[in-house]
Amino acid sequence: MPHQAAGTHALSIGELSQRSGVAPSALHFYERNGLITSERTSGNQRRYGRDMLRRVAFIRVSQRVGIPLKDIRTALDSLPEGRTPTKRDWSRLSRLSRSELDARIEALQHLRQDLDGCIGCGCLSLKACRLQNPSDELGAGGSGPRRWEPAPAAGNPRT
Amino acid sequence: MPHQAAGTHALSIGELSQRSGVAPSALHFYERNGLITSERTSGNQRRYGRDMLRRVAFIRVSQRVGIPLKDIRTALDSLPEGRTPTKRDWSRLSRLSRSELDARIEALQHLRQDLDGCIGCGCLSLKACRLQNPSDELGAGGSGPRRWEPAPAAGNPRT
DNA sequence: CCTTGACCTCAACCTTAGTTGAGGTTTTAC
DNA sequence: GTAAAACCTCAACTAAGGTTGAGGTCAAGG
Repeated sequence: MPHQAAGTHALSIGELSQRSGVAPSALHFYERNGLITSERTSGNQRRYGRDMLRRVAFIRVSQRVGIPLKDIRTALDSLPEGRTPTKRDWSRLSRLSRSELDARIEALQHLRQDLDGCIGCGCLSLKACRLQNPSDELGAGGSGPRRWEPAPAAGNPRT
Repeated sequence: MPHQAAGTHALSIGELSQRSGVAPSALHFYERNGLITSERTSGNQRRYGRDMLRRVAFIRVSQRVGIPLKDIRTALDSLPEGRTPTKRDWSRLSRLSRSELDARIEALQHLRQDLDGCIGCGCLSLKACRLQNPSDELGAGGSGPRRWEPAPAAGNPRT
């Protein structure tokens, strides 16, 4: 590692990996999927601008909230291309992310209320239990089954 | 469908599917994985006891909270085998599920606080931002990357 | 009886979010 | 100047949570 003024040079993938805590293979993956970008050295090695640290941080945080990568990508695509994003850019993005978070918390709280009801009535039965046919959405929620809640469009259910 | 006293006969897979809102293929899957069980008719068709409705309901609710199926299975394994579970059995299970839920809500609230801090300071940077090195756990949480937080054991990281 | 819809099994496929390994090149350090 | 560590690409694999389809059987109504 070239010892420099520390804080100015572009990052190799190993450095970005160490500082972000994300495995190099995952960074490759993010790059393949357009979540991060890099320049290349004359020898074809990746060099990341320091703003990528923030980008990866944002990805991490968003994932923690349960947002799928393609949605995170969409969000990141709203950052300016060409110039390094400013504080304002990031702040806007974070605010968006925060409302996702708010929505998820609210959804979970609803869910808990419903569960309380179920325990209260001792049921957890299908009829009369809102948990079974929830009106609220858990948003982009988690890794559950693909089509539990949406009950397709109209017409013939479950062909 | 044989019209009976409605509420007494065992359920075919189609009936269970309709009443629970879970696709037959998913019910097969749950059965293969020991989450639900069935008897068979002389002609090898599945017949589900009515308590399976409740079981499937429990699975659905738990998944909505983000618990992976194998953990749900473990929870269900604590139900009595042989006899139909009583209200008390279910109530206990629901209470367990509720504390999972509480934990997740709390974790998300922490996360939101941190994000507020980040917006406040305009950073979302790596150093000094707890979101990057969170001390709280999201539990069984979501579909994120496999090994972000745990930073394996000791010794050589990322071999 | 016989047709039609519901059901059976088994194998293959899908998506998300990566990891692992082979085979080869670049950088860095001594 | 050379050896080791880091990096490159590409393909194949993993895991969860299912879906889809082929090929065949069961059951209920007319």
